[in-house]
Amino acid sequence: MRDVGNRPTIADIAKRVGVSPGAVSFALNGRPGVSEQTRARILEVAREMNWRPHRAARALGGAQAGVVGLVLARDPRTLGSEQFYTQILYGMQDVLSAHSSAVQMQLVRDTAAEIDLYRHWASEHRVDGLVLVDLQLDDPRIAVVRELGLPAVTLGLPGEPDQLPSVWADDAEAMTTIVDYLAALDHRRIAHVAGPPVYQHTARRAAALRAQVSERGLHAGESVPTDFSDAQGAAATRALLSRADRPTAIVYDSDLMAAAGLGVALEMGIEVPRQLSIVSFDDSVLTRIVHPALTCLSRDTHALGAQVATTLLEAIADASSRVSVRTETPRLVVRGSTARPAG
Amino acid sequence: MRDVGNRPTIADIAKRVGVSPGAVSFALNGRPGVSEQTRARILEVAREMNWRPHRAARALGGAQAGVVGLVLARDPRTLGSEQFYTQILYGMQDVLSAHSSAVQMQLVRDTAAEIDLYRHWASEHRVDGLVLVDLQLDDPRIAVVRELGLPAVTLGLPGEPDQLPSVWADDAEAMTTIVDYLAALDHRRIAHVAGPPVYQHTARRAAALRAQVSERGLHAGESVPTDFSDAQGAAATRALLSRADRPTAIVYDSDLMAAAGLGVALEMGIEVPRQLSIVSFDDSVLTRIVHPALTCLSRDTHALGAQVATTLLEAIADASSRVSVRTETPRLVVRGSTARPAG
DNA sequence: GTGAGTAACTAAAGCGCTATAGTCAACGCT
DNA sequence: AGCGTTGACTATAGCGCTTTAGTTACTCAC
Repeated sequence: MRDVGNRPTIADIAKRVGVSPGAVSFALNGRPGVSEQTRARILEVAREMNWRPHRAARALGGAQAGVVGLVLARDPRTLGSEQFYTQILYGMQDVLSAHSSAVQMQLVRDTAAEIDLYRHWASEHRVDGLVLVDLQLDDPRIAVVRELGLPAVTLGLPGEPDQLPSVWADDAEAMTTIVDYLAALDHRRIAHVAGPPVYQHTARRAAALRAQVSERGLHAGESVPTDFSDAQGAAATRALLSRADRPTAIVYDSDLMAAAGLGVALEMGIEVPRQLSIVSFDDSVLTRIVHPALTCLSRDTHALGAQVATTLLEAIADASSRVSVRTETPRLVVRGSTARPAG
Repeated sequence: MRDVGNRPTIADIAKRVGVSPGAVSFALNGRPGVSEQTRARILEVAREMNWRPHRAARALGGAQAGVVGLVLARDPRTLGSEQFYTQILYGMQDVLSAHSSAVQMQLVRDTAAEIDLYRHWASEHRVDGLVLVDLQLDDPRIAVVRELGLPAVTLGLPGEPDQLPSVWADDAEAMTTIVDYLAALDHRRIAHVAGPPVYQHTARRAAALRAQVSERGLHAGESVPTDFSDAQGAAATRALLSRADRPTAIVYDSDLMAAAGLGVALEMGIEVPRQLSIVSFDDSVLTRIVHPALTCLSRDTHALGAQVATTLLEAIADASSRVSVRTETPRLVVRGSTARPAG
């Protein structure tokens, strides 16, 4: 086997330095119990021998696995723009690697599979903590995570406050930002192509839109649910644009659907932005690549990931932590897809 | 600590059944040394107590970590559509989870960081094997992986044959398929917006294009290198289309660049497909979402990932394995972006 | 100059599991 | 009857590390 390449153990270092393995352990972990002189000598030898801790051995002693889990529940056929999570991952890694930890990302088919995976991970001690994304109304994962005693943070605000530590941006305020802008351009009929209604953020955005519409006396504020796929995004757009009093502006819950919607407008001969304004809730290359480029909400996703990691590390260190970190509300980046409506 | 939630160990089962821990281990691992009757009893109790192996404990005994690594070296700013790797990941997982293994995916900035990570993983016994992607000419990772004694498979053919087990598709043939089709449509000036020239697949495609062009007596066959970003894809397209004898067809190494190229054509008032045909080497939502939808090479990425996982598992089981699995050549999916050139 | 206190260690147990070397009874064979 | 076998176990060591409970040698106070 390849394991014959016997890597150095703590005992090897001990022998070489002439102390006991315990002393080496103390030295390497910055614990008291060895003189500064011996510590220095041990560290030197360890570096020289290129020693690295054996994670499994540490984990066995009850220590941490050095891995946090991030599960994405997606229908494999509707793999949308994973850009967002790629960035989140990147941001998390940057923080975690400084704590010699890593992210274990896994894709599963649905929430049931996600929950199975959590149980599995917990029973095998594979992860030290979890990041829960795509929060749902009455999310079943929260109870499971609590039952398993796994530290976790949610990306997005859970339904009830104080359920779990969370990192979130204000969806309602974000929607308000968009409506503010569209209303200022004199749009009166604004529609919303939303994600699946089970998601907290979708529900919050739809509610915010309704509130804004009634507050400002606008004409429409309907949210059309979809499964986030480009196909349903297109279909919803087609339906909205086929109406007699069709909206002059559509807000999309994802960049992918916004791009698909743009395609539909093109196909129906409706000019963007002259006859229809389009706003996307997500930013990515996609919004920049289509023509006209899409006005969208943009946020520093990398920083968001880093924040999530930081919060998770705290939750791991202090199981009773229940902090709720509010991040900056995404800001509106205006591009070519929005304008004052014609006529 | 949360670990107080004492999960059952093999010793607990032993006590309950009234045998020694060793016997339980035999029973659970399907090893001889226990009667069928006792084995059945042990398995029953294990299920009842919801026992799961503690991975760290197993790994400590020299067993496998149950994780394979996949590192993507990317400049965080030019994170393209990672759809391809998302699908690969999915395909791998489906195979690996049947062997109670998982993929550890990590994003790093460059190849140097990637190599560091491999050394780190190896020294910590974190992974059982690696998947090497985006193969380069004279790839430095191959020597490192060999030195570390880590089983690995390459996704894409390495420079020298028999360096490592690999799973690959024939890039030259794929390019030939495209040129065949374009030539049949009477395109004479075909250009190629390529990736960075260090990549094996880019080099192979460029070479195949040159070969085809000279063989068929076409007029151009230039490959313009880029960094895979939409910006450079757009710039390359702009340069090509600004020439007096501009190409009538452009082949792009990625869907992202193809979409960006389409945008440039639009911006320059060059009609697609009447005045310019566009072909992408990659398929994804992106190619379907733009207008016109892009003609592209398509392959079953999920199956590809599964194949990679299978090959890797073999390589882990048999370190001397050097199989080279050729997968089907991507097939051409014709959409609206290609046509007979005008005039 | 004796006892308490402390710094700097060592010894040893233990984390959960696997693996190897016994042990012991039942069996078959000459 | 005595021998070697076999099957079904048990006992034990060990994987690499952490951690607790010692054990020294020293220092300091009175």
